[in-house]
Amino acid sequence: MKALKYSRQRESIKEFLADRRDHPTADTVYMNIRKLYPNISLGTVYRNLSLLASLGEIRKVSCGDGVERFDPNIVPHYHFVCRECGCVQDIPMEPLDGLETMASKGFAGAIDGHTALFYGVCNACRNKEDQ
Amino acid sequence: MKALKYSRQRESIKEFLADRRDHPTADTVYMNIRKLYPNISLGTVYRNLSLLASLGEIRKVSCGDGVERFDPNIVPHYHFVCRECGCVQDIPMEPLDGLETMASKGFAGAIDGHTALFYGVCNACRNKEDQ
DNA sequence: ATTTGTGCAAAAGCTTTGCAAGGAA
DNA sequence: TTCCTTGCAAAGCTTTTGCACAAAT
Repeated sequence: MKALKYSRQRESIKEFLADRRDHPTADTVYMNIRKLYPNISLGTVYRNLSLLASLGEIRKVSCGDGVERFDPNIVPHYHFVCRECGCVQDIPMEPLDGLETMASKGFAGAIDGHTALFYGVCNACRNKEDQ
Repeated sequence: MKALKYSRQRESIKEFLADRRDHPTADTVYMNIRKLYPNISLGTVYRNLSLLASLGEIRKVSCGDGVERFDPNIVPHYHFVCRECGCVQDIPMEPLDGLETMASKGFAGAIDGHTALFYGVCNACRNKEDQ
């Protein structure tokens, strides 16, 4: 395997992501990093996000809207997706232990992980509707 | 709203999907329907799959591989995704009742649905490795 | 000096859409 | 006739990639 060299672009992507709880898309990352490094390219953002994800430093999250999101929290957890605004939030709940064993019953294959997505309308959207 | 008119293309898409347990992609549907209607276009396939999904006759399934899949089974259920070949299978397990209530605890928003994806290696792939 | 990372632009996938022609009601 | 659906092609979006140059070791 190849050695990893320092890059301030990668570093700033990591730092930017670390503070975010909203699971930004590659484009959001790009738009924000550009404030600091106006010449950074979208390709570089994608390359680094992929790299960081494969290193296990961040996590790629698919929420079914055709765009990948990135999460600095690598501890297993569930997500909520708002049907109206599409925002993604963490669910304050421990992942169910033993769910994989349960799912394995009568299933032809070896299960070793799971994710869950919850759907609904976020509070911000509900407040808007009330008015 | 607009009235729905019969189309043999849509009908054949529905029939094709009805027999499948493997959650085909739009392209797979297209390739297969073409055997019957060689002039059908990919756009028509996409339009009808979207329409059928919005009518609730089929279900769009996102499995995190950047491609949408389509499922004739509209009853809520969980899916398994093979890490090696990417195949998608149904999990023989009832969706957990009360999971949404559990997830709602301490969460800012109204939850009214959920999906779950299980990961692992399917039997077909495991058998290949053994040899 | 060597090897990795970047910026730019082009290309690649998947999906959607505009439009004129065809088909159902 | 009226309105829906189709085929075709173009466009849209997100993501990946080739390449020459820049930066790190």
